[in-house]
Amino acid sequence: MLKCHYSKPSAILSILQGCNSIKRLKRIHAYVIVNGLQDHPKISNKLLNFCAVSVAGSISYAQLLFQHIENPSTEAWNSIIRGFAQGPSPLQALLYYNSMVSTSASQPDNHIFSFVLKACKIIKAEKKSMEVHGLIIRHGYERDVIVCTNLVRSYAGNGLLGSARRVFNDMTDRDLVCWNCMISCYSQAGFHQDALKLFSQMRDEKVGLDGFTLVGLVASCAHMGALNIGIEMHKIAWEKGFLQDYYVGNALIDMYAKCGSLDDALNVFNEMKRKDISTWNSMIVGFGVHGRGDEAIALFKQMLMAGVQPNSITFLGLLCGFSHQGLVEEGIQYFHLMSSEFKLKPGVKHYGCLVDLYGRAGKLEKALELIESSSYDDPVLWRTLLSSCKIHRNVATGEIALKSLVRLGLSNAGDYILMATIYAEVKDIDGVARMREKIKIQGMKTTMGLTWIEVGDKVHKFVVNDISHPDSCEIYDKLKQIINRLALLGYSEEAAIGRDPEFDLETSSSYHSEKLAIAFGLVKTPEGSCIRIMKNLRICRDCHTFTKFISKAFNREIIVRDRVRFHHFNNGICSCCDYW
DNA sequence: TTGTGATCCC
Repeated sequence: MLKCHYSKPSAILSILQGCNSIKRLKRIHAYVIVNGLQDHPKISNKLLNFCAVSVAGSISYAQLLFQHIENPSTEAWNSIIRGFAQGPSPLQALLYYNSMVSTSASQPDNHIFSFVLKACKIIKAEKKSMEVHGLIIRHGYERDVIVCTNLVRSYAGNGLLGSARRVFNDMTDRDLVCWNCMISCYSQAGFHQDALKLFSQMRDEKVGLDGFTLVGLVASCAHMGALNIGIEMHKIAWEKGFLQDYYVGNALIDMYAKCGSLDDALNVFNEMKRKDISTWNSMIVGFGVHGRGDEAIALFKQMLMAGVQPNSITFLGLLCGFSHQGLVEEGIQYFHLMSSEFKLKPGVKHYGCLVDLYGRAGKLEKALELIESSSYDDPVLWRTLLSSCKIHRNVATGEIALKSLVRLGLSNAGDYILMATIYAEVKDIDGVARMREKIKIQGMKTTMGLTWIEVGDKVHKFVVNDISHPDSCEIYDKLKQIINRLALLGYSEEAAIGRDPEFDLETSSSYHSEKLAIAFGLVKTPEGSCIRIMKNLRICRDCHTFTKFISKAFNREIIVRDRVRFHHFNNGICSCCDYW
């Protein structure tokens, strides 16, 4: 039992200060009650705060304490709302906030608004964010930079980038954190151009920058395939001394890998004095998506030697590399190693890689078996199988995969297009017609194929048959000239039906976006230099053949990043060895 | 006691 002199409030408070476990706290609480001090404001707040907020606390005990507070002060509301906002049930934070606003005499303060907004972001409570915004204004906190930064994040996290930006614009004194926050919101939402634009505004306004700024921007460069801008960022990071920051280094490795420049990724990797698990993962995943599974293994072994434990992402990188390189045996081995040796449970993504591995290698029954034996009835697994059926022209298994997607109610236009292509490959015209019909009847939208190319510091976007580019005339002239030249070397365009995934239901003849981008690249970049393009879908077979011919006829290295992997075209050959 | 960052199957 605690000694009697603890009955003084100040003594109890100082004991509470040093409390580090819920068990001890409960003993103190009992003592507080025995001495009739449970309503002492400072003591009850301290007890509540520890339970709600501390890692050693207990949110359910905090709830219990809170129930016994007669007129909770702002501090008390603060603790309970904060506790739930950062815990496993943020919805509770909103419920407490509601009852505070509607029943309590205590007023919410800047801290409470921050916690509530955090909860709104996590549980995607878009309407609530707006409502809270109203109350923030009414309580006069619309000039509080931290509250507003939370508001920006909360709006952006709910997909309301426009609202987030308006809040940002209306802020009177913006600090570096809030600029960083706006940039990372854009980056995470996929608004990469906006992130870059904001950065140039940041420079104009001489705000300065730090590692956080760079991470958001470099991630955007990675997603856009904007190598030149990424190199700029690398330079800045070097000049300002941010290269030793894990996050910056890892983002750079990822950026170089995603921009097709694996050597540069490796340079950053090697120069990082301290590497964490993500540093290794970024590099292993980089090798993986480039189809260099053997190098991924080598790095994995080095990682183990360095005493770093792999995690599930490490294995995704490895398995991804194996499937692109066709290393079936290794894939199976590492898939098992994952759980047997490293106690990691394979997730649906790992199954996805393995289905892909079997599927590409033509072992379609194995792939099917694997899906059926796994506990995942996941659309992505069936879609992966369907893609493999396309490669190997397997109608029967393809139909099983498509049926599963329909059964799950998750089939999309892309799936029918894939199946239509399989029918087309085996000259089943009725099958093709049935698939077209399904898409039409159900009014499904096809995903528009897009290709991006970076020239200088600008990223240009193309769609199929694009005529919106200011240099369109020049591009089409060049394309016709290219096609004539390639024809002499034996290239002929494949039939329209084989040209998924930009397969167009309306027009029979079309110029795929990658052809336009490559033609543009040939016009705008110096002779002999490398052309890098990026697609949102898989490259189709015709364009793949076309690009091989170009690389030879025009003596250009062409690097294509498609939705899932890289193709390095050189002298008429592709690094994927036509295995994709 | 309140705000910002990287790697992830098709």
